Amino acid sequence: MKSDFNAYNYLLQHDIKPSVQRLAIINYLYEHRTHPTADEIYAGLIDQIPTLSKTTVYNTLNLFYQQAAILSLTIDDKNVRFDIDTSDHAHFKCLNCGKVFDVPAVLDSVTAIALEHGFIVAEKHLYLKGYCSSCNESPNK
Amino acid sequence: MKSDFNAYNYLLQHDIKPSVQRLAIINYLYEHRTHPTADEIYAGLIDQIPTLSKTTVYNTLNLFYQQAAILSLTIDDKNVRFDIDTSDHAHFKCLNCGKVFDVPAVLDSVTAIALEHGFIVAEKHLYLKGYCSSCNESPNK
DNA sequence: ATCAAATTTGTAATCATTACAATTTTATAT
DNA sequence: ATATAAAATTGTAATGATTACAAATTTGAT
Repeated sequence: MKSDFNAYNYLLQHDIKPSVQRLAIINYLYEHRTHPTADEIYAGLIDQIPTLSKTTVYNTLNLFYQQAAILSLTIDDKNVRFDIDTSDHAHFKCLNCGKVFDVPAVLDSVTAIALEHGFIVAEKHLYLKGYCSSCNESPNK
Repeated sequence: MKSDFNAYNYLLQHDIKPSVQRLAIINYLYEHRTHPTADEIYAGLIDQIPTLSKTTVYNTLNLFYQQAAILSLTIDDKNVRFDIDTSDHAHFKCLNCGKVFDVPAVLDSVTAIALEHGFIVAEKHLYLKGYCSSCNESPNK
């Protein structure tokens, strides 16, 4: 079963010129919905593209973000994480295992409030932190 | 007109032993609702406490955060920002001037959704990004 | 095939934050 | 008060994510 995701067209739709590196990175994000860091993406692709530079990963992710092809998450105070899903949803980070999960959420009301205050909203980030069901059942500390 | 904020009691209420440095830092946060960074707090207090160390500022802010006396904001991907207001509210960061504003918000419904997914929620952060009314009226670029 | 522009790469720099050991201050027991 | 232990503060060095930058490579257009 092959992926129905057309990385090439996805990049073109966001005015990004495709390249081997860019296609690999966007595909990685499509296949790994774990909200990976730049370093994790680099580690996941270095075998496939042995010449890959970490700078390219950072440059490319910044480009994707500027073109609104991906989200940039600051739920972690150490690293920025990335998400190919740009639809309206929230994120939950487990303080025990560190995993970041998706949580369905509608944030229209908050945008409306911001508008009432004269703010023009370009991005909305809802970050929840606590303990996921696995860690809650068998706490590791 | 003097402040009605009792920094001493505020620290005691959060099981924090008061000290000159801790009182100065919590007072700074009470008086500066700009969501300052550790570095900004240090710069704001070094004249008043010439022996102050930046490490102490970081240690103290981490202590305050652990004791739930302040919020730790990751709306900025460069620095962590701090907020003495621990009540339920959102934050808006202007992508032009960089200022971080408070926005009233109620996030109970999202907490409920997270609970349905088996998550135990300890913290909620709603970050909006865009352009504030000042920057919107006279764009700087 | 040639030249210019865009992309990628590797290395070094930046900068926020933390680690750690030494010093100073505070609290407690005698 | 004084000695002593514990806690807090300090300064310096280390860490680690990200960016700056210049060189090398690739791509695209003539």
